Amino acid sequence: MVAESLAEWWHESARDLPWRFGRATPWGVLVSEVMSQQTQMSRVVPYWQAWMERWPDAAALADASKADVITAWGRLGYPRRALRLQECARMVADDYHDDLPRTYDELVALPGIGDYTASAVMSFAYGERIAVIDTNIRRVLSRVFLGAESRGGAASPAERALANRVLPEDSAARCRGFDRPSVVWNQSVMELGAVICTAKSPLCEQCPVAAECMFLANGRPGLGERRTRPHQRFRGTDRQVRGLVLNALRGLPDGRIAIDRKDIEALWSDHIQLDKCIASLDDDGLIEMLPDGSVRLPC
DNA sequence: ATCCGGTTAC
DNA sequence: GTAACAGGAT
Repeated sequence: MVAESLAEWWHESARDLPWRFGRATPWGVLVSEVMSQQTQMSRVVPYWQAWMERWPDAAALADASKADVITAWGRLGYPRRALRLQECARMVADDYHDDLPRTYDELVALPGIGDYTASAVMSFAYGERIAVIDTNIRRVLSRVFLGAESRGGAASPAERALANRVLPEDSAARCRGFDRPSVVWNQSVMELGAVICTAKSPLCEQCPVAAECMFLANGRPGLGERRTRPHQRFRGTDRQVRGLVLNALRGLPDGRIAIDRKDIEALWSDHIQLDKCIASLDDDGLIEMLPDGSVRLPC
């Protein structure tokens, strides 16, 4: 019943994202999922389109320079994702003849691909029946079927069991991959969590499964009371400083490659923290430290 | 349990 | 100002 309501809602009002409805290759779907890790879809769309035009497949991305990859990642955030995506592309190109593997175990073994992304590719790119578990799906399933908010931290065994229990069967083999019930279920539950069943202020009056939702029936207990993740500040942290350094390097005009020590020091007054961040960026392979104290993007 | 960006929405 | 965001690696 919930599945039918959601499927109808999905076909009426799913956002027309460019990698949906069979318009992207499996590699393109994987790129969209990696870009979407902790980043809103609306911000991902233009980056994904430019990225796929420039590097249409894993082999193309594998041949790019690190500096180009980091620069093209732009302000999507968490730039280590960009390097891991290129490492992933190299493994796909070298070890799988540029053909993305089709099993969960092979996908989850790739750099930057965890449980969520591997499951999402299996479902959305290959049409396989598999429970996809992300923050949206955890919140929606917990609300609709348990009548309570999901807890922070990693997905619990109980949440995984619930996701597997309510995942529809794909009995109609005639359906095309992305029209299979399990795939529509995964996509529509996630979409509902993104646009209707949001964390802070869910739009229950617009919800297609409001009549069957235990959370709404219970009077939405503890709404917005418990975060899905531990709170992380940003201002003044290493993440902000790392971002300042990388942004300065990304913004260099053509022809200029490095930033000298004096200009680096102008980015952040606490030079102890600054040096710590430069060292960590170097460790991550996001920058290179030169003997004269200047820094540059890696080749 | 922590670290890792940057933007958006409230 | 702050929580939240299609997570992953350590």
